[in-house]
Amino acid sequence: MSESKGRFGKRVRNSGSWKDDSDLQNDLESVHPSMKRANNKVSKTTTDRNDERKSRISEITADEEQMLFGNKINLEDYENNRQEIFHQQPIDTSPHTLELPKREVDILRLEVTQFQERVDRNGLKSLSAEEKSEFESRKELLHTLQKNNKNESFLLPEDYLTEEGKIDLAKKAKALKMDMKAERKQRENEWYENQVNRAQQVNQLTKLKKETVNETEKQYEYVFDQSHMIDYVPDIPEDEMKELENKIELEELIVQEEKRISSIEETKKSLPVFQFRDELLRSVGKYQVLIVVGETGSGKTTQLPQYLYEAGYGKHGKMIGCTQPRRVAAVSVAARVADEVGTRVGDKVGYSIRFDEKSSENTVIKYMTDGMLVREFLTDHDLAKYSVMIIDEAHERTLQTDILLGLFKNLLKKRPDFKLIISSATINAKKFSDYFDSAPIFNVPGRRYPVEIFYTQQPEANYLSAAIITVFQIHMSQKSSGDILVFLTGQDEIETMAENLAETCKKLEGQIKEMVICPIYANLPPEQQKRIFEPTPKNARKVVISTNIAETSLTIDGIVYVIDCGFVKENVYNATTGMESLEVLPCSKASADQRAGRAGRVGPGKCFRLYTKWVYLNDLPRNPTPEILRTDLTGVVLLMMTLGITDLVHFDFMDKPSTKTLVKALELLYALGALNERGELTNVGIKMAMFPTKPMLSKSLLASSELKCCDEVLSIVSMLEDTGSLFVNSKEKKEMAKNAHASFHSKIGGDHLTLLQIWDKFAESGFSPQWCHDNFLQYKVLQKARSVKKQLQRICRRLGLLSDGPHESEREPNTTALRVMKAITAGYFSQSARLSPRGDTYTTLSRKQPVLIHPSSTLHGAVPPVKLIVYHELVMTTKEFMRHVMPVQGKWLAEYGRNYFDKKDLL
DNA sequence: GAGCACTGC
Repeated sequence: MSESKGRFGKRVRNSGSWKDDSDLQNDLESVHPSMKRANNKVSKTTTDRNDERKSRISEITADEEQMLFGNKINLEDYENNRQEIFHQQPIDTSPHTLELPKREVDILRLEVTQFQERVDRNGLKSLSAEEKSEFESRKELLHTLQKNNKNESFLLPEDYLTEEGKIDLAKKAKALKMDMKAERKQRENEWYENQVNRAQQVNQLTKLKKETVNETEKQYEYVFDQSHMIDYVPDIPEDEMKELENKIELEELIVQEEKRISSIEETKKSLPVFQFRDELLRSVGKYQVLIVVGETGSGKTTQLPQYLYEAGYGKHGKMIGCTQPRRVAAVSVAARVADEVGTRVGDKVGYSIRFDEKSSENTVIKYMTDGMLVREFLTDHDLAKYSVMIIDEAHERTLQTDILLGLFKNLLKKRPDFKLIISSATINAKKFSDYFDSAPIFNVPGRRYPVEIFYTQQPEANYLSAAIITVFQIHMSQKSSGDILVFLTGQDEIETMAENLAETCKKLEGQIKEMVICPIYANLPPEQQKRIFEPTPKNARKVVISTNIAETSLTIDGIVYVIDCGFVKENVYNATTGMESLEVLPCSKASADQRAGRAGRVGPGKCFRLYTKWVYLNDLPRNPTPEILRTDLTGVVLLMMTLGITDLVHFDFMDKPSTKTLVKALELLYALGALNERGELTNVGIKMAMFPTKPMLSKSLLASSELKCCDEVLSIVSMLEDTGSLFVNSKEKKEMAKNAHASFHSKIGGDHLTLLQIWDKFAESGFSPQWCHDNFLQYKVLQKARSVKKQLQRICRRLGLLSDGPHESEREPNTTALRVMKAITAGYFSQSARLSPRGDTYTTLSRKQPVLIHPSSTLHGAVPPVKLIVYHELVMTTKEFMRHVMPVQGKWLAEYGRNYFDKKDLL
């Protein structure tokens, strides 16, 4: 027999072995004939009390009245006692002398409770005047008692009722806890006293019997003699006390959790998508591809994967995937769903985004960015891990979504068991359906408040001033307190408008209500971005002036009015010239509707469009141009080649990119050595595809390994990924910022070595945000570069490009700069330009195009001017500019660009 | 001597 942890086991030793409770029962009966009854009593006083305790805990929710009032008083007793106690013996209720026996307090308490119940049921009016005053006085008396005697804990209705008379569960739980603690303490005290008394008796008896009774065998026998029966009170040792306490706390948590779950269940059921659950699952079972049209607020993003999981799509080690175009969306939706499912993120529900993955073997529902899924295709061509994939927000038509759609169209033939669900807004559902061979469209209504739309009567010549006037019109004419969201195209406009509004407000001070002006755009430092989420003060109106960051990426609460200028800034890529330009273009109808929708999130809203209805109907394009039609596709082509898709010109894209763009991509890949003469992928190409960077940058990284300057090039490449907003240009401290930036300049190596300098100093500072601030650099951007570098480093190491040995450049420090520049040239030879004979402009080598060095470059205005340069990008703003330039030697271009240039070009 | 829509790997 093993050692038992039961109380009796420790106490009663028999036949040299420890007993558990059930054995003990038999033993007891055999010890003494009188034990049978006593034994029962022992049993009752221990186990039953335990049970009682347990049931008390679990009854917290089930039988509240019983629990709260310990209502064991007989009503007749009550009446009799009442006569006796209250009428025959008037009591002194002054606070200092007041002391009542427990029973009387119980009666009082019951009385108050019954009054309260009557009031709860029928209202205060149901009591007669006499009863009312009695009720009041009893209540007061009880209060006084409670105040006087803190050891006695009473639960008054006030302890758990809200002002409206409903039960406040949080309050009640707290009150209950107090009550139980007090009771436990009391029981403990009683037990202690009892034990002391018994112990004294036992001692005396022991003395008496010791002489005659065999000590070892029968030491405890007398204990079971009826006359000396011990009234057992549950012994609560330290650890068990803790356990009990934990248990009570746990129970409280469970109560809260149950509340939470029931509220989750209610919310889930109230979502529009819920009533379509079964029908949706039937359709998914029946068709391989399903287009789900669900407006915002339908709940499809959170519910659909759960429905699929409940229907068994997560079985047999397969996962349910759901892609999102944005990182924050993937993370926040995963958190939400994990909460609903009742697991922590990373367990059953996980997510996967760049630099951050939370998933495990248990993960069955996985949210991810669409770009992440594209990369996943590289390691798992058949996506064997997934049984179903949901492409959410497909109508946004991001580059990655479009690639995925193409890849899935191929995959569906290979895997008939695989299910694909495309979730889109109404506007282009048909297009998705057509693309997937007339896949059925499933409509789920959304839940949004109506938004009233207003157009201008005539076209507005200047939408900026029109927007300002409209803001004041709303502010002064609309009585309700909703906030205003203004959509403009860029930082410049936003700042201008913010200043203008602030000035006008100042002039009108005292005549109008306060206005809180919040500009918002992606490049705004995060701490300033947070301002838009601060609640609007009373009697003020918030005016958020935003780019289209607020169209999809950010949701601001409290917006009731939207002002839409009708334009967007869009990056336009010209495949022929390789030139990018940021242009202000009319936004699409889809965008305009999306913007208007932002007014209807909290209640009915209004949208003021600064253009005519005619323009909306006739001039605005239906949808924005899909990204795939307006970007460089070199990286996409390389990726798809790696996936075995060789005939890209005939690949079934939803919107086919121009042949010109594809051919240009193929040519460059050939020149970079990623493809051979027959257009087949080379080893270099395979390695390049491993990097999540533009192929030109990947090529530079490969070259840097041979040139023993991998670390330096890694830094530069990581920073080139996102250079647009590295420098902070503060208006007030323009000179200081300029000087700070100038301290990093490198005339020899151009902008690339400047970036390297910045990186090295940033690293030296210990990646300090303060250092960034002091040097007018965006911490956010450098921080991201740091993550990128870490990721690229890992890949380099995996490919054996980066040795862990001593710093490569330490061996030959003098030539480091040159080797770095050479490595960059290995990727960028195709983007080179030569100084024109007159010495004031440059001409691109590939297309003989006139271009200029961007004024932000360190090489701008260099004396003497650099003869031969490569550039990172070509941008068309006021003129054709090369941004991020670096001097090169002709022989480098000849070496790396031998498949690109005619020999005579280089002479 | 100019200027930076927004995402994502």
